[in-house]
Amino acid sequence: MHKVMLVDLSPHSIANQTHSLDWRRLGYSLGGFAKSLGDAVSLFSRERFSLVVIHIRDAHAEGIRLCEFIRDKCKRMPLMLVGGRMDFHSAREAMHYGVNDYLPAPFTLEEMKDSLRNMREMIGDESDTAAASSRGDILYQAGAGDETGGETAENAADARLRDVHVIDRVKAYVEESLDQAITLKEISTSMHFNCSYLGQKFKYHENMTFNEYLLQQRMEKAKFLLEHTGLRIYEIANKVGYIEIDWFYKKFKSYTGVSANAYRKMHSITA
DNA sequence: TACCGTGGAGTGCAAGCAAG
DNA sequence: CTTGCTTGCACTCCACGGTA
Repeated sequence: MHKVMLVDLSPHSIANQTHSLDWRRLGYSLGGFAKSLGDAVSLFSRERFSLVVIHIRDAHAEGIRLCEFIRDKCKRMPLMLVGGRMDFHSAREAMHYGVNDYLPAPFTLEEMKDSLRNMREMIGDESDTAAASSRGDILYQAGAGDETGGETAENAADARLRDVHVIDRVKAYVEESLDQAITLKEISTSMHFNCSYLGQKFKYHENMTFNEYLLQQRMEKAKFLLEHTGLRIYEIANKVGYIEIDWFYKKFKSYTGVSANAYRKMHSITA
């Protein structure tokens, strides 16, 4: 039985929906409930959970902050967001913090059950979770690494913070210029870094190369535009920085497995 | 809309340098 | 010895043109 932490950041409670759910039948037990960001942080720090479900109706920013906190404390904790109507920026932030599933409003009880079943499959059985925890895949950072000593640890933390700041600036640049041709060289020049060095830093902190990140951002925006707008495919290609529609088709298919047109037919909500 | 070949541009990686 | 950064080059990416 997987222990769930349920966080309801919305003033419009989802208590009715969650009480209608047969958690046990879905393989879960409700292990904790929090009504605010502070409560959630405190609860998460005290106890261990297999899944965190966050209801964010009118609280996108708090929801994202909670995701950030949880991801910082526990790299592989399964996260599920429900409710709200995320814009592209929020969706991207959610992706950044490794949110595993997002169920936008309005959603039915059946859809929530499906998502919970999918999450359970992703989590695996309890022994897997326990093994991951004991291997250190689930990393609680509070108090960890103290054995290296105060000053060294502080310097390392400072360096990491500095790096994170640099990486954030790179990401902000990408976000602002997604509709233009972006090169790491251009960014590194503007930030007074060697481009290879910046590429290394980026890969170290993000576990993906700059190009992979750029492609991911472009493709996710393209998917969003295909789903939510009636823009022509060449217009979407331009909006995500592709001058050549041909190349956009190629990259989109390799990223999603289907052509842009087929993707729109499968997912469009404007159709 | 999709696939292929080509060549220049851009990137990642390993090695190395300098400073502490 | 470690850390922060740079350099050089092999390799990948991507624009472009052609074709179906």
